[in-house]
Amino acid sequence: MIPSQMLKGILEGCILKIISSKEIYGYEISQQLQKYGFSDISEGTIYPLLLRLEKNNLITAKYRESALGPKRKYFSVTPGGEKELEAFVNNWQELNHAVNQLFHVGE
Amino acid sequence: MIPSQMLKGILEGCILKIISSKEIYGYEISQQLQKYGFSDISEGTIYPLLLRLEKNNLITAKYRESALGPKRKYFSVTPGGEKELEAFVNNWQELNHAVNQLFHVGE
DNA sequence: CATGACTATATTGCAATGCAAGATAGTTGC
DNA sequence: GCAACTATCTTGCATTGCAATATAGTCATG
Repeated sequence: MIPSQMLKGILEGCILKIISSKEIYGYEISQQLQKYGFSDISEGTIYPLLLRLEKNNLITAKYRESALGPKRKYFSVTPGGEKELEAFVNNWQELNHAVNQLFHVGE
Repeated sequence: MIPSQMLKGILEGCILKIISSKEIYGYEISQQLQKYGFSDISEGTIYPLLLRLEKNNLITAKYRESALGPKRKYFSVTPGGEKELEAFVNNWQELNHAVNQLFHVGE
């Protein structure tokens, strides 16, 4: 299981990416993350993160009724969020390059 | 530049890797990190981290004289540190797989 | 209709860790 | 003496993932 410290700064970008692919709500995001191999991202992680993204104007939200449960809060990425997502991709690649450089020397 | 949040949980593994390659001291580690593409890892980051690794028995240290400056503190990885390093590699690969899976879908 | 399971969101407070800022100290050369 | 470089350490802060807990709607089972 991926340690929580290693997710810092990564989760945000991943969630932005998921939201950018389609309008989606928190509960479904957590299921998608699981699907991609992020095991057990709890609600205590995901909802505060979504609120923070919303507060920083990287995503916007609207409530919609659900057939089987309370209202869902659907998120979309704003233009600012798209820029943030681009920046994340660049930073992630930079990190990847540095770590792989370090670990693949002498093999 | 790689954001500091993204280094959390990564730097430790990278520094263990560098120490495992040879006996080395803090100041030189920071230079190596720079070489691998980790820009500007400051002393306020590296020395507390090394002290923590030492305290957790993942590395050991001995002081040696230097020709041009104060004593250097040389570090080596302990067996426990080797295990930690292995675990890091596994976790890093797991993270990599998850993120790449997410970002390469639909391309 | 009561209970449990599942869906769905939110809040509080904690723990871990990278980092800026500042202190200390040795060596070398101007 | 002073600046520049080498070398280590400490304090306190900011960020962020997470456990725990609360709330509430729907649905099936008995």
